[in-house]
Amino acid sequence: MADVFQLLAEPSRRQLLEALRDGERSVNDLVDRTRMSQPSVSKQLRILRDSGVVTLRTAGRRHLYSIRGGSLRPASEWLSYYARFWQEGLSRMDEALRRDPPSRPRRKR
Amino acid sequence: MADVFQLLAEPSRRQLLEALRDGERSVNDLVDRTRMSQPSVSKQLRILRDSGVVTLRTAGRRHLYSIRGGSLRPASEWLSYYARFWQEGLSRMDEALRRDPPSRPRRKR
DNA sequence: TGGACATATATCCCTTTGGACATTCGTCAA
DNA sequence: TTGACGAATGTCCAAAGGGATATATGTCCA
Repeated sequence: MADVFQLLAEPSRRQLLEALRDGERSVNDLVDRTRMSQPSVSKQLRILRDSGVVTLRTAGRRHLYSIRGGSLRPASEWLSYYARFWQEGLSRMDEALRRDPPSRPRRKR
Repeated sequence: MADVFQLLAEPSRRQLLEALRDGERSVNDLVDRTRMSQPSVSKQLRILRDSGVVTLRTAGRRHLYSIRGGSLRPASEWLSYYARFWQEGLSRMDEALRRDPPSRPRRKR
């Protein structure tokens, strides 16, 4: 997972992953959904693919990308390690810390 | 959360957060636990602090840092959104499974 | 007060990397 | 075949950011 966070650090790549949440997308599709140029999309997809976050399926002249979420799992688990800090009382640190949005996740799997 | 992933992209900062998992640590403490120079530790702690991921408590000439995990929550939730991709088969050539998912409506664009 | 200790900041350097642009490669259809 | 289309690659460039080093700030203690 060493550099999964590195991948996610780039907003453009996160955008791409978000656009892929509903399933396979072609490159042009992704260009439309994001506001990136086609070469940029291809470039970032290349990086995501080399890292195993995304897979490519070729259909004629279309290149269909989809998510391989398993590669994100270690990062997710790394983060969830800090979940125990989410509700800590923080006695001394007063209510200024309560600026954190109390929103709750809609559903949990 | 825009740049929380940006923060986590840096291994040195992740190291620091890992070293802070068990609670408050002084800067020297962190220098020992990581293999970073003191200025580097201070520099990264500064960044983490400015981003609200970490808080500082001063005790004499010691500066004690601790985690504010709430700030990591949005990133964690963003990632957990992809949890549904974790159990996908992918045993053989994954393209076949992706082309015919068991219960997902077929999409045409 | 001096000086050791703890931490922060300032500056320089250097690598990385994302975007723009141009071009190339591959595929479809008439 | 040709030409339109979809996508990938190559090159250049500028900005961002981390590390090393040196120095400054602040605090304790004798």
